[in-house]
Amino acid sequence: MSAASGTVEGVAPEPPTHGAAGARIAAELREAILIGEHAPGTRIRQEDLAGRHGASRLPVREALRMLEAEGLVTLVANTGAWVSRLSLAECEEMYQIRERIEPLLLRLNVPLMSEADIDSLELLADAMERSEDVEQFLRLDREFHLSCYTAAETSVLGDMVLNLWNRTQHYRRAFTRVFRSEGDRSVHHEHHLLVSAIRRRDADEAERVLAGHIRRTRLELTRHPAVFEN
Amino acid sequence: MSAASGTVEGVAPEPPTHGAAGARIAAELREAILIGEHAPGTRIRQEDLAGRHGASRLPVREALRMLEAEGLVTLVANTGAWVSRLSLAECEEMYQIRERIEPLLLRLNVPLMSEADIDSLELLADAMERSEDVEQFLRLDREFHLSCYTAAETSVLGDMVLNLWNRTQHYRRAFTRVFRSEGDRSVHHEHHLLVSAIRRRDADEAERVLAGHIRRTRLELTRHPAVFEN
DNA sequence: TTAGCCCCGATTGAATCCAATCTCAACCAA
DNA sequence: TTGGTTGAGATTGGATTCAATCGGGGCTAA
Repeated sequence: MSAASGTVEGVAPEPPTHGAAGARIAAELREAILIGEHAPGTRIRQEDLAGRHGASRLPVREALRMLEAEGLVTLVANTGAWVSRLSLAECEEMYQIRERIEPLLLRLNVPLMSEADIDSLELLADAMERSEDVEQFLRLDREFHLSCYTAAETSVLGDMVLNLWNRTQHYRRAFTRVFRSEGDRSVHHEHHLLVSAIRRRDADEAERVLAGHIRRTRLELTRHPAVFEN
Repeated sequence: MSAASGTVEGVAPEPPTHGAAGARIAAELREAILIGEHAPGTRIRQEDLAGRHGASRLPVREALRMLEAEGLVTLVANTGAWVSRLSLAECEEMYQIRERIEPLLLRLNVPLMSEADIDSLELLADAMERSEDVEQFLRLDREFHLSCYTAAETSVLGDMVLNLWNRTQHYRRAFTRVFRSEGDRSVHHEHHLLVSAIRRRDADEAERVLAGHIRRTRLELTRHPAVFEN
C-alpha cells in the first residue's frame, strides 16, 4: 500500500509534476504577497514568474486567475496583473463581514476543540504579549485566531475567513506598525477573555467577545486612514 | 469624445474580442448552470465547450478556473470538470452564512433605497404570491431579494451574497418543487414584513426579519434531505 | 464466474508560436 | 514649456501542437 508513496531507491517520491504547476505557482506567489515581499500595487509580469518557476507562461496565467479569484491579484485584460490594493472603505467592509461570520465559525468550533487545543491557544495569547517586533506579533495573531477555526470541518466558511485574512494581511501589517506604538493592552485582554469563554464552552460569550474584538479593530482602523494612502 | 465608442459607418462598435474570451465563455456557462441546463454532477468536457463557443481549449480552461473559484464547477487534475454538487451539510452551511451576512448587506442598503425601489419591491412580493409555476417563483424570489442589495455599492459583500445564491440555485429549485406543494404562506408573509420594515427605514427590524426568513428556510431544508441524494 | 491486470483510446496539461493590444518615450505643434 | 500624438518595443491573449495521465474494456487465471 505505502509502496506507492515511496520509490525503491529511497529517492524523494517525485511529486506528480503534471497537473499542479498552476497551483504550485499560485501557492508560492500567494506566500510571497502575504510575507510582504510584493506590496499592493506592484506589477506582476507573466514572464518573470514563468522564468522564476521554470515553467511556461501558461500555468502562470492559471495561477494569476486563481489569485484573482481570491482577490489577491487584480487582472486587466491585455494590460497586466497587479497585487491588489484595498481602499479604506473596502477594508472596513471586510472587517464588517468578519465581524459577522467569524463568530459563527467560532461557535461551530467551540464544542469540538480539545483541552489541548485550548491550552496551546492560551500559550499563543501569552507569547503575543511578550512579542517584540511587528512580524512576530502578526504571525502569532494570525495563528491564534486561525487556530480557533481548525476543529470544525467547514467546506466554505473556513475558506471565506482565511481569504479575508489574506486580503487584509498587508494592511494589518501596516496598521499594526503605527498602532502598536500606542501601547494598547486591550487586544491582549480580549484574547484572554476569548480563551476563557472557549474553555467554559460558552459559545454565546465567545461570539460576543470575538465580534467586539473585530469591531474595535475596525474602529481603530478608521482612525488611521494614512495606511491606505497611495 | 464619444467618437471612440462608435465607428464612422455606424456599424456596431465591434466589442474588443481580444482579452475577454474566457470571461464570455464563463458567463454563458454560468448562466446555463443557473438555468438548470446542466445539473450538478454533469461532466463538462473542454473540447465540447470550445467547439460550442468557437474558441480553442485555452480560454475554456480559464473559464473553468473562474467558475471553479466561484464554486460552480469542480476541477480534478488530469481528470476533468463537473458541475459542483452540494451535500446537505454544505448547503446548510451556506444558509448559515447567508443568515449572518445578508442582514448586514440589507442594513447597508436600507437608508439608501428610494421610495420607487421599495414600491417595485412590493410589486415583486405581490407577483410572487400569484406566481403559478416554480420557475417563475424562483425568478421572482431571486429578483426580490437581490433587489434589496443594489442600492449600496459594496465591493465584496455583494459578490459574496450573489455567489451564495448562485451556488445554491439548483437546490433551491429542487427544494421549491417539493415545498411549494405544501402551500405554506409564511414565506409571503415574511416578504411583506420585510418590505414594511424597509419602508419604515427600520434597519434593525429588517435585519431580524431577513435573518428569520433565511433561518426558517434552512430549517425547512433539513426536513427535505431527499433533495441532496444521488 | 469473478477478481485482478494490462493495454489502448480519450481527455487533460503544458510548451511553443503568432497575433492583437497596451505602454511609454520621443516628437511635434501650440 | 506643455499638451497631445504617434510609432516602436514590450507584454498579454489565443491557436496549434505535443506529452502525460486517467478511465474503461477485454483478457487471463484462479
